Amino acid sequence: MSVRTRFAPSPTGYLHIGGARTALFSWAYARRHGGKFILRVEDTDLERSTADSVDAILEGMKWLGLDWDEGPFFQMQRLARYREVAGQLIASGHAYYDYLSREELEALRKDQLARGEKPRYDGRWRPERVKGKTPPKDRPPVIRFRTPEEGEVGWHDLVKGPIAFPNGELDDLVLLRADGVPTYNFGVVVDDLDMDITHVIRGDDHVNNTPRQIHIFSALKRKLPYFAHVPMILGADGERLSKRHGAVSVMQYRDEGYLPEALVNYLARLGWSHGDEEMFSKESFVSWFDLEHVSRSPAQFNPEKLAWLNQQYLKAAPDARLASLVAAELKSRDVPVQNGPPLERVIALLKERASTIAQLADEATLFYRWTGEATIELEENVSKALRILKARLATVPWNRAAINDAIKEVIKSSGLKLPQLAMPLRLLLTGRPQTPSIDAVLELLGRETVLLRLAHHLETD
RNA sequence: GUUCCCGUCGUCUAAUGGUGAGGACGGCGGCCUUUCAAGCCGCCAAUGCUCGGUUCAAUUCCGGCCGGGAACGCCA
Repeated sequence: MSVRTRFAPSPTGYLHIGGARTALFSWAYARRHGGKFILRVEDTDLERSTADSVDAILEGMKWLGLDWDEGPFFQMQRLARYREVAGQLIASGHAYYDYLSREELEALRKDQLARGEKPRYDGRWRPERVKGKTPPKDRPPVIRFRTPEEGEVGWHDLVKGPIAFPNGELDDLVLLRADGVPTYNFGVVVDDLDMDITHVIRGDDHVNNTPRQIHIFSALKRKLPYFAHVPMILGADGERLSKRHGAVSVMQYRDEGYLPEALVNYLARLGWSHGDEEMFSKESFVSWFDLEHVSRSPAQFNPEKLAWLNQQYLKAAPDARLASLVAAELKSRDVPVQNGPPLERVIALLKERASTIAQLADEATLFYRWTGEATIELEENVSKALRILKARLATVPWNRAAINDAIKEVIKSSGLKLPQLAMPLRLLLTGRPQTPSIDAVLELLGRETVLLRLAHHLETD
């Protein structure tokens, strides 16, 4: 049987880092084995699900290049099917109608908690206990699963190894609400069955749901899929990832100037490894990916390492591609590029110096926007040397080597050391103490701009 | 509280019943240099436990302890 995996987000927000990695692993497993990757939207939480979230999640997946073969399927469009399966379970004695109201349930929990017990449904509407009891008239029942009370459930997790739970820990979970909307554990099972999912790869936080789901699979007399629970991603402080950790949304990384392949590489490497490999293509990742090398313990998200990886990818990316990304960024900042040097050449000069597109745009700005401010006082001899240089630059052939020669000559004739001239020159021309080689900057800036900016400072001395 | 999961440098991880416990990020230092980067080189740094057991040998296997996390909903 060929592999079929799925990603099943609930549309209650954007695609976050943790979900993205789960999706990535699930996707990679399918691709690795020539199987299918299915996208299913678990939108049964009517209160919190939104169409915007669906769009945001799909957008995030597309940006990361996690393409799916089937779907997106929506659970809310499959209601009839859940009802049908719930009916089967009632017929076979594995489920029953429960008429307990929410208020009564709430009270029950409170009592149990007060007595120091684990809060759970007490099974009062179980078929074996209801004889003589008549269902309340106008209260629509929910359908509950009749969980085995003895023994234990276990499975061999493809990441974590053997796991088992005592059945006594589990209570009778609601399968179908009164309005016919399935609960999570039921929807998942019906869908994984109907969609022929062979490998359920999901977050660690579902380990506790798995025994309940296994019971439903068994009651339906169906073969279990393989389960693989991947550990969670923690914030850099070791706490659960949340907004206060800065960027948790995948799209935020795009907006901050990360390349999708860098994020994918980083995520792949977080909680999974292939020997000493740190930087690898998506193709390599797919060809190497396996569940055995997925870590069993949670991993902390490390922004510095992501930044480093992004820088590596930036350095390797074609100038034209970076230019269009930087152009978009500059446009959003209202930095005009049309009258300056070609952006691609600027990028070529700068791309080793930035770890994000945003930083690249910061650096590039010096070629397109100039404030004219330079808060330095020039020594008389430096000022004089700059005037001489300015005169030379007016006539010298405009290329890096010739510019460099001109600078060297002026240094020689004025008796200055190179930094003594280069630093003020850099500051006057760009307003910044740090830039790439000054001759390269001059060349790109262009003769006209250089002379203009120099004149601005030297005339006002 | 109950159940379940987890525990190698600060972080991501490799490896192993016998090792100098390896790599990467980071940090520190050096080289290069026209500044800042980049690059190259070097250094720092770990098997949670003064616990028990198995073994000739345990960081590795078993147990205990400690620590962290998750779940316990008519949320997913």
